[in-house]
Amino acid sequence: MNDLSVNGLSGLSYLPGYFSRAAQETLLEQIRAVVARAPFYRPAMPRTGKAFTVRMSNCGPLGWVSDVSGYRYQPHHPDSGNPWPAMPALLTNLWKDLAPEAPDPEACLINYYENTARMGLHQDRDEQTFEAPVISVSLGDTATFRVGGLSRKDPTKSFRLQSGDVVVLGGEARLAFHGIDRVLAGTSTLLKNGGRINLTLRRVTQPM
DNA sequence: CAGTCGCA
DNA sequence: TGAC
Repeated sequence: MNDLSVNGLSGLSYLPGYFSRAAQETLLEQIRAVVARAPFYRPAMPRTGKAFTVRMSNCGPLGWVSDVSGYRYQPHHPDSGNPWPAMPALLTNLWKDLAPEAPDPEACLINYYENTARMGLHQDRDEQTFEAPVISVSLGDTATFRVGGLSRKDPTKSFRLQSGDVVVLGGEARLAFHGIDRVLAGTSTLLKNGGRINLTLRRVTQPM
């Protein structure tokens, strides 16, 4: 595991190759089962209604959603109203491994990037607590990931994330600005139709 | 009225 | 839109 140095923030870790190819295949199968019950939808920006290029789903008790009225966590799919499927054990195990002190994860956002999809610089700040880290898993095509500081204007650095890599935004880096510049088409054989899936695990509510 | 997980 |  490496600590990435960006703007002097501690708590930003990069774990290349955390998941073996066999584990990636198992995880992908479990994610496919989730998405069969909670299909990808395309979120919209608050106020403007501008569509994201990324499509999203969730698993776990809460899911992150965005529409014209804002960002929020909610326990049901925005289209079907069904509760989000349970989080696969591989993901709760990952959380226990990398954040053993943190309360259980409540949300796993599933982002599907087709080749032209991007995600602008942003902070993950819709949670009620920032004590637990955000843990992110990359599957499929390699992407260029950009990380900055606690202010949007801070300088940024970019890194390539490959299938099976894990990134942890914790401690001082929990609220670091980050985003995906682009997906490098044809860099992985994991997803038959190409593209990239990113899984983001989060604690949302303050534990009792 | 600042600021935008967007866009120019 | 939400915070002021």
